[in-house]
Amino acid sequence: MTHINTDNCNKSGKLHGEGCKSCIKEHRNNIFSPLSQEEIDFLIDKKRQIVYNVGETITKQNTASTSVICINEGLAKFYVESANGKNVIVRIAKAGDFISGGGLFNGNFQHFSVSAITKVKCCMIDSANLTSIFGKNNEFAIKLLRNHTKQNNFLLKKLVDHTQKYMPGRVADTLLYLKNEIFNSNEFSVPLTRQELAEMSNMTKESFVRILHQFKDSKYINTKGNTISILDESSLVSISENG
Amino acid sequence: MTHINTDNCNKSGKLHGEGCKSCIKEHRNNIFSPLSQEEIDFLIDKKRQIVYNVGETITKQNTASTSVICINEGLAKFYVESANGKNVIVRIAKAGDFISGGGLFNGNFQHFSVSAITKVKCCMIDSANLTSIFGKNNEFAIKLLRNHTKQNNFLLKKLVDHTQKYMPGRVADTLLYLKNEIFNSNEFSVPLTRQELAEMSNMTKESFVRILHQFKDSKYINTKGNTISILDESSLVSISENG
DNA sequence: AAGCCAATAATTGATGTATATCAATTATCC
DNA sequence: GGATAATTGATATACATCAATTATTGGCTT
Repeated sequence: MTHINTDNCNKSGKLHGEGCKSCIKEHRNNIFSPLSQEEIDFLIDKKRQIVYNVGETITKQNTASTSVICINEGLAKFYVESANGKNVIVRIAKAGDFISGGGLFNGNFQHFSVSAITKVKCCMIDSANLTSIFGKNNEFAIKLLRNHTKQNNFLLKKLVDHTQKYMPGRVADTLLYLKNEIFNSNEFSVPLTRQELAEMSNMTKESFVRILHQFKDSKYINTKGNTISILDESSLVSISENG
Repeated sequence: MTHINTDNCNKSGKLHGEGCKSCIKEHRNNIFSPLSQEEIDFLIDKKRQIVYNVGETITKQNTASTSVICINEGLAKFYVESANGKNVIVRIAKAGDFISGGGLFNGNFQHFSVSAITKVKCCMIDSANLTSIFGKNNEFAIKLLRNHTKQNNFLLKKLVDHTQKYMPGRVADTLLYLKNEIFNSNEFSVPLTRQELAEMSNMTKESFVRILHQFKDSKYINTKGNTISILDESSLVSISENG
């Protein structure tokens, strides 16, 4: 199922007619921006670009891993599988995103799973190679730390939001997150089931559907299948903030 | 209220008859262990040791900060203040702990507050000085990253625990955390109010008291004022795991 | 390519329950 | 001895669970 593009990416890869070098350089906010060409070549030499189809697992919780993932194209869900079988989707990873946490930094195993919700192209980079660059380029180490700190603050906020807000506030948060962080558009088609949207919002699918219906009745949003349109963002923001 | 020990710590400080150098070197798991003597001296030169009394705020959410905190002695609560006035205590910081997140890595402001629950002695180290060492010592950068990753995984687990477990499971978690991570003893006197213990467990103080009472009735624990004794750890572990 | 079927997803309603809130009393501390 | 914290009880409610129906999707056949 998993296609491994074994082309070494120094030359143009098969996919998209562009090599992996560009995948590393092109994304805005890119964590690799402080790297020199040599350093990029060093990482690129050791890496593979992999294609995952919808539903495939990219990283599995509780398995060992020494790689970090750089998403090149597509969307993936970053989630935690809990003992009782109820998943918590923490965030959606998109092109340019960098997923670390396991591998070298952590010592042993992944504390989360990642799976493709659209076709995903991503690079796996060995964390030992990443850290070997720190000595030559401390801007890069700072970028990585900043990335981790950002993720930390994100989790801190999510912890509070999920434990303190009522359901409408959490649904509003999920909708605004999708609009502002993932699709950058007032209308978007979500490649997620209601169950998954509920797992992002910390509630049952039935509750999610009910709140969504209320929002539709109130003309805050419109929905048609998996397409959601944000009609009144300021009301959603207010619901999100109120609680 | 806040006493600033302005002795530069190259020489023996007034407190405890030991200098701050030792504060950096003595703690196990120490993030500073990869540093050479010169590098330690460099950080120490620029740092102050500060004493906080019970209740004092060490770091305030939403204020700017470019320092990281290294706890030298005492206990502090690391918490988030939410919009509706309900705090979430994320963890207890103890001697040897390192609190970053704001400052340089983050760009602008603190996403959490830290305050002393016992008398606390701590060092404030400018994050720019920390990061300037990365180029010379990449083991140190890796240690810092590992620290952040650990915190990340901790938050991920807490997010799941607080959203999926019932109250008894969360109270068991809090008790086991205090026993195993903070006091390393079956009997301990907690410098926290029931309100604060409830804020660690994501529930109201009334609910916390009720569950504690149930645990006492079941002979899992004993309580006398602020002193808690763990009598049957395996039962608590089972309650924690069951949910 | 059109059409049908089975499986899965989405929706809506009725009911149960974990937990918060409100209120009152008792204990503890400076 | 007055303020604050802890405890206990009675009540309210947000949300989950259970159950049934309707819609949608993907695969197979012709």
